[in-house]
Amino acid sequence: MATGRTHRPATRSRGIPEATVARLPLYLRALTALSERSVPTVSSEELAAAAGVNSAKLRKDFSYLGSYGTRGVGYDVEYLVYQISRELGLTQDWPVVIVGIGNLGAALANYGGFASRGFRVAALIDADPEMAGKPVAGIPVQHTDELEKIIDDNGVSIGVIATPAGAAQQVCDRLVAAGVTSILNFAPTVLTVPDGVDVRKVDLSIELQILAFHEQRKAGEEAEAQAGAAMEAEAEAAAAAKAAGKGPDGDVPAVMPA
Amino acid sequence: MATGRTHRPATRSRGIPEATVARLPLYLRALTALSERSVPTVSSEELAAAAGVNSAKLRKDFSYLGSYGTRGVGYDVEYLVYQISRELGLTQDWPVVIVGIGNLGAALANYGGFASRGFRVAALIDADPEMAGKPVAGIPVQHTDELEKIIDDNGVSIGVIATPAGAAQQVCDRLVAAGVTSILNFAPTVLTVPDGVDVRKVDLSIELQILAFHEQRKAGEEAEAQAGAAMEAEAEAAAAAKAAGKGPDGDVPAVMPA
DNA sequence: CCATCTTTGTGCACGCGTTCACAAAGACAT
DNA sequence: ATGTCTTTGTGAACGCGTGCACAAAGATGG
Repeated sequence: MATGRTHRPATRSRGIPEATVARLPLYLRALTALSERSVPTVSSEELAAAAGVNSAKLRKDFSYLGSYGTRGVGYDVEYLVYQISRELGLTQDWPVVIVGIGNLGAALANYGGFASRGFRVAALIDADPEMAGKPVAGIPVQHTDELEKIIDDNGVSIGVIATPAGAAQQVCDRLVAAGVTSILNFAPTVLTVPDGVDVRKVDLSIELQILAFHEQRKAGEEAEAQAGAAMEAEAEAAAAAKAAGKGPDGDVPAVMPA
Repeated sequence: MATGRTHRPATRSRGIPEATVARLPLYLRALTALSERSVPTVSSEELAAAAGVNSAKLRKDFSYLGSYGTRGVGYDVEYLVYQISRELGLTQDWPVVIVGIGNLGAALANYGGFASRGFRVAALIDADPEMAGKPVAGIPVQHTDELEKIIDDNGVSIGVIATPAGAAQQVCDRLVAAGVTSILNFAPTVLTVPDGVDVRKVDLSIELQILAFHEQRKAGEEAEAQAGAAMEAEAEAAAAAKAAGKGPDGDVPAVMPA
């Protein structure tokens, strides 16, 4: 039983590394843009620049899909768009349900990127009876009671959770029990799911905290450089503790707000 | 000039691996929950379960911060909350601006997780003059013209981009020019930023496509198993192409919708 | 004070992902 | 047909992250 695993580390799915799979959508987006501008072919160097990766990595990524390029010329844009779409499973339609139609859920329902690339919002689901029937993004919201029936009737295998943290695990359990095997989780909680179910999480708060870490480090380095490189690691730590209004070290700090 | 780099691969920030930094917010969340329940100490095993990771990894992660545990007992919850908060730079207040107050921007502004952990929404910015002055989440929206002044007056170093893709790079450039050095990008575009600026991206569409890949693979494996394990990789690919309504192989497919 | 038991902290090995560098392949001009 | 030039595809080396397994550390009970 995997607990909140973001990706499968064990078996490399059909030989395509997970890291490569994660980049394919990026390539696809860049290629689609080229296709719209009717660009016939593109070199690995150009496409890599457009996708924000390095060209060796891109070529290796494509090599896992097969040999779709022509040496001396590059890659056929249309053909590659199709190959990647097929590999990602976007040549078929994926019905998706969104559970939790608050601010975020509504934003997701309105997001254009959904419908445009193989995904179709099959239903919006919310626990609030007041919401039932109200249209959001042109789709009437349905009550949580209908969840199992909706999943079953529409053959939904992908669910999006945009509920408050407290409700997420329960919703997740019901989705899984009803047959959903892939979940995109926006709630700030670790979801526990049975084996065979994939969970990916999107967590605003975590991303911000990671940025804050780097931001602090940048500020620290700058201060260190200004102070004339005399500040040792110990001194820095002490200064930080002091700045936070604490004693020399080792005493219990004020509790962080929830 | 880094192009849309998500994290710095080169220098390991002050010895703490990037992978560890990305997990610290997870630990912090679990610890905060324990703190609220007034749990005094926790073992690596328990905390790891709560955070959805394995205990050896957690212990190794904490070892980068220092030796904060007590053998035979575990970790002091309050103390650890403080140490991680300090390491992540959450003991200080980070003013944040959100640019692009559409559905998503509004949802972000309303998101409680912002204010609660060291982040403060300093301003909401939108290009639409109609929006100016309207309060969203209790904060009046300001026009893009004010961007530079807002950044400067509030000492903002973290910016959130929730604009349409077309406007993202331009907004990014202005943010960076005004002094922002960390950007959280929700727009489906690769952002190009100068060295020293961190960019993290959150991309719904990409996450869904990754799930679709695994979903397709699961479906394929299932079909393979049912068919009696006689289906080879080649046969599988051919079947997929056929299901998509294509000829035997190698001919140019229909173009995907934008 | 000593023995036992729990739990941390970490050395080590392994595997994945990235990058380099180059040979093979094909287009294109002459 | 042949040579040149561009660009792909990949073998090999390296570094990071993960997980195992165990010794060291300290609490707890007698």
